[in-house]
Amino acid sequence: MEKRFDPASYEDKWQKRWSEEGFFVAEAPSSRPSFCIMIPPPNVTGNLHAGPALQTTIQDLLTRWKRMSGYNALWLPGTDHAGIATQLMVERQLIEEGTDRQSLGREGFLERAWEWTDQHSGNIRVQLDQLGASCDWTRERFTLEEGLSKAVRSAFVRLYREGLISRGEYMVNWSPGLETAISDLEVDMRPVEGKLYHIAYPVEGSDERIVVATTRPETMLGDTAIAMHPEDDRYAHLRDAVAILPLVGRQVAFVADDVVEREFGTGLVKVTPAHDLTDFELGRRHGLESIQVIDRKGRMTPEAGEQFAGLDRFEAREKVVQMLQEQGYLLKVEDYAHNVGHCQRSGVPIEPMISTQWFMDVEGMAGQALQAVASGDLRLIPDSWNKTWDHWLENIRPWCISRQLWWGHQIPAWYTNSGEVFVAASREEAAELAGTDEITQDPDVLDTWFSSALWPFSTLGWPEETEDFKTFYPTDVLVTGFDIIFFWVARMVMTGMHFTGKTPFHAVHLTGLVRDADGQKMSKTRGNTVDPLELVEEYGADAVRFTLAILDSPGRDIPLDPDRMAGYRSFGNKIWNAVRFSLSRVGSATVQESLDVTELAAPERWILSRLSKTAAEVNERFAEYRFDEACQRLYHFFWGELCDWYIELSKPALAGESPRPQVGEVLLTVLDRSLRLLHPVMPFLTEELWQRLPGREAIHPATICLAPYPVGEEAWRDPVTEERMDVFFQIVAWARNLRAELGIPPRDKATLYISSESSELAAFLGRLEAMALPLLRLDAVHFEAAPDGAHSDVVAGVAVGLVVPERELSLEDRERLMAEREKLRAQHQRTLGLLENKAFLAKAPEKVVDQNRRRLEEILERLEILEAGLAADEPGSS
RNA sequence: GGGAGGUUAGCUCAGUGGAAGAGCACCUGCCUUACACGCAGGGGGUCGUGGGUUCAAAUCCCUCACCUCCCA
Repeated sequence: MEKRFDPASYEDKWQKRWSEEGFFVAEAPSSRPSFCIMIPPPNVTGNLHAGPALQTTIQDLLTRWKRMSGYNALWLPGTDHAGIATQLMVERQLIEEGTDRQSLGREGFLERAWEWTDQHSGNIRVQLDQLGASCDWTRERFTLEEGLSKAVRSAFVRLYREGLISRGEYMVNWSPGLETAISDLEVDMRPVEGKLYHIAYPVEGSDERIVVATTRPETMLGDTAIAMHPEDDRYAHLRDAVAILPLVGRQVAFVADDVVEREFGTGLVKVTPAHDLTDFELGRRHGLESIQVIDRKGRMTPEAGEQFAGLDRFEAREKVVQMLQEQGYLLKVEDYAHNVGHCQRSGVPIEPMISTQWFMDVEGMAGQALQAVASGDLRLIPDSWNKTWDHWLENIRPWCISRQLWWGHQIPAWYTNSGEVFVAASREEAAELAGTDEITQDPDVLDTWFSSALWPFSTLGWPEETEDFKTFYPTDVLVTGFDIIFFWVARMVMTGMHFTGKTPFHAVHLTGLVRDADGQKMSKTRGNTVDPLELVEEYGADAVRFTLAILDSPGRDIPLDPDRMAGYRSFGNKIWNAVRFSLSRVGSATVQESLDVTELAAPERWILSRLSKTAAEVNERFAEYRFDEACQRLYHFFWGELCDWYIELSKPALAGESPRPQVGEVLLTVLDRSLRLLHPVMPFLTEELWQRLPGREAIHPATICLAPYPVGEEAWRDPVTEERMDVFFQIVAWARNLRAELGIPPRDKATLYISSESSELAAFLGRLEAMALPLLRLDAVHFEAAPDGAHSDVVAGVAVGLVVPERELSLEDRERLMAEREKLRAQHQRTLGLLENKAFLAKAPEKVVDQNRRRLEEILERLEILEAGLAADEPGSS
């Protein structure tokens, strides 16, 4: 074996073999319990970024763990057609070619979009493979494929017939950048340093001029009223008056409505029903006319007046302001910071606009989703999201599901020449309903998230009652970023419960955001994005996975630090070398399925006990989605216990210097189980090494992927041995520390004295003599009181002494000892104070009191020895 | 304006009532034939502020400060 591990030399090989052998193909039906995760489908033409790499790791970890634990585990992969994102990419390509989608026409454009999709669709799989994802690719899905499109049409028709989807004219968030309506969620509120314009409107038939304040003066061209608060006495006299719109000359009435804030500006506001949501609703209440002065591209319409028509809305603003100024209507301009809705995708300010769109009434479904979390049927992890969940669902508004795009599921609604609408799963059905063939399909497509909302069941064949659906629905857990909790998670829960009566999963593990090493959000503009595949190339997939998993603490973002990753790459190397060492020393020993611990010596019993404890804890932690803690325990066990202690202790036995029974078998058996424990996090390395363990083929399947996940052997647990070994370790650490502090060169030998009042413990330590010698470079260990002149102390209740080559205590040594004395004296004071405190003695549990009594005894003993040592070595005393 | 989270060693973070932890970084010694992506040892923290509950608080409660994010 190579001295250093080289992930690149085996990762591809194993991914290929796993896939060829079909290890990840799930059964339906199955006699085994099912476990299912649906991948959050990445954009079909996209790349896997850091966030999805984290989620991929967690999903794979869970799937592999469950698969090894005997479940019929399915991790279903797939991609999303990503309506707007993909359409934009294709359009950009067209522009580069000097054409555009309009000139290509719908059919031609879709052809190009499919071409683009087909070209890129394999990309995601390549990336998932490189991360070691154990997806069942025989079940791969795409949101725009025929099967899922059928589910989309079916869901749409059903909701329409239930009255939950309808078409109507309403105020929507219009993106002039994309020239489509978008949903509330696709609008970002951004702070803008704007202006507040105070404009005078003359009152007809009087000299009075009233004043309104607005941040959008260009919309005054579409004003159809002035509003005041009904109880605002200042303007009561204007109730029946009429104002004259400057520049336009139109008469506008005054209306009273309690949405008007008396404190804002002058307490009078202009009303533009066609371009503001509040004004729109106000207009409906008061039967006001709507005048659309801004068009789909954000330009002024002819309705805005001759001199404005065709101007961009922001140019129009300047011109309106300038003209108001010239004509003496502009009274004041103030700086005004406020939040303005922007199109998330194109970045341009949203234009509220009245438009005919399809809406989904989600209020009832939201109630079900609220109930699901409240009742515990659905767990959000971490549960700090519960409040956010509730708040959003309680205030939910109808979902605008139509988009003026071409790439997506075309709305299954057809219109007759007279404008009558027929919603049906197919054109034929619609024609039948309409009683005519002269029908035209609605040109709009559905919001991408509409098909995503059906993902957990549409991928399993819904609306058909397929074997897959029966076997895997509802799924178990969803792993995704919190940023799409409403876009996606809530909507899946709503539609899932509506259509299937069940929550589509029982738990949602919401991961934090992956940030760069400095904690900065990754973004293209910052240029600090990290390509997970570059990391895989540099550190190996297992190290990337381990890093992501161990950093995934609930509710916390993940800073991706290359140093950290290098550290876990070293862990891989450590594992490699532990196996390399073992294979070279175990002779003909083989991996055992079980071991009888009663015949084993203390180090063997100890490591098996620790292994069992670790296995039990790791299973527990996984079950609670605490991958960070599980990984920490694995790391600590393998490196801190197996490598640092057990392998070191096994060396004399394996070198034949001091034979102990079954050391090779124990070592191999521990490695077998350790590798299996680590496999869900580090699949490649563990498979590569596990395949080399002699004897594993006799008791296990051909791949570690399907080998049983260790749960911890009760019979191997041995707390007494653990406790005693711990005393031994403490003594070794003490002696090592002393050697280092005294500067005893490694080549110089020393003699250790150990004397314990407990005869069992003394006997136990006595049996470890052979192992202590090389660990500490000792000549001998004597089980008796240390002679005068030895460096003595008390460690874990055991009197110990070390005799080292003649050497005078230096000034530094004395200082160190004196500092130690100060520390002990302080501890003495504190512990004594505690034990003299009557309240403590009366109220603290017996266990804690005892603990402190023992502590005090040991402190006193150590102080005595230390004082003696200092006195004996007093300069000039000898 | 409402809500969530954070404030613990130089950095990034674990740690929900009984003597402050990890990884990395740093310092000192070691190439001890598994591993220098290593071994051994070490330094370093009034656990944001102020109060309260308790025999005992990083941990529970309240105040304030600062940081991040979400919603309006």
